[in-house]
Amino acid sequence: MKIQELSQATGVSAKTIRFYEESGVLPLPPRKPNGYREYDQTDVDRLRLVAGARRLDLSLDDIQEILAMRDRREAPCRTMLERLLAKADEVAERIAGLQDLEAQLRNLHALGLKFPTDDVDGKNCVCHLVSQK
Amino acid sequence: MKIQELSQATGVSAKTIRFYEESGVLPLPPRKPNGYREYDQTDVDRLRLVAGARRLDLSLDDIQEILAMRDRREAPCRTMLERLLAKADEVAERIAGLQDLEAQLRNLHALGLKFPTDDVDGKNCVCHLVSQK
DNA sequence: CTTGACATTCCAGTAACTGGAAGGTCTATA
DNA sequence: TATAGACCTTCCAGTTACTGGAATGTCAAG
Repeated sequence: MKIQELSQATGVSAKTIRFYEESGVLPLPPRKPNGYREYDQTDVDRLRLVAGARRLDLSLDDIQEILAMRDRREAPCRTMLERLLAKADEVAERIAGLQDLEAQLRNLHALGLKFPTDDVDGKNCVCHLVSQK
Repeated sequence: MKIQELSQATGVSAKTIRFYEESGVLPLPPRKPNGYREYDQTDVDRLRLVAGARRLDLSLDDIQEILAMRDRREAPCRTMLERLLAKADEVAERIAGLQDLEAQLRNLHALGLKFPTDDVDGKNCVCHLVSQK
């Protein structure tokens, strides 16, 4: 299986596959005599796990840790569950922060609409509202 | 005014001030005979605008564009208003994506709890659920 | 005269890719 | 046989907004 075929089978670009290899998430594959990388079904499975975990925005570090456990024949399930929960909490916090930000942005925008829009640098401008302290 | 004092007056670290200067957001300040940067009140005002806009997560590119308008004696208010609204919309989209992600994470976590946690690489593991396709 | 708190520059690293250049390989067709 | 194209390879650079650290210079106080 050539890199392009692995790419097709997983939806991960060849470029990214090489990057994952360099990052240590994927093992160095054997090479054909012409130097081409050669993959098999276990690589497809591994890369699908990586792609799935990335889609859930787990970090490559987390993913590598999970794969390393599996490579050592330890069950990574508990760790994976932990990371999913930690990530969910992290995302929830991020959402809260962004909701706050959106409110501020819309608030400033509404306030700014009440000012003239031709003030170069005086105090009657949204820009002044944006300035800190 | 030395860089540390500008930092105090704005809450922006000296390191970041130098970075802004290199990025072109802040102008090259005059130097004292010993080579130290010398700032005044206009720098405080400018940096406060930068800091306020960054707090709203506007990009340095957006900020630079707004400051460049002001430097050309054009009123940047309309542009600023545009950017605030565009940013608010962008943030709203990001929130929606993250809410979706959080739901997926919690869903997978709940499903995963029903599986044994000692499966090294078989199909009875959260890891299998995470794998794509 | 030394200590400590400043200042300077420059280099490297962060996260996870993506784009592009320069070159080698394989297959099919004219 | 020549060549076109679709692959493959490596390596370097850029993205965003900083942050840390090293090596060095300056200044004020005790």
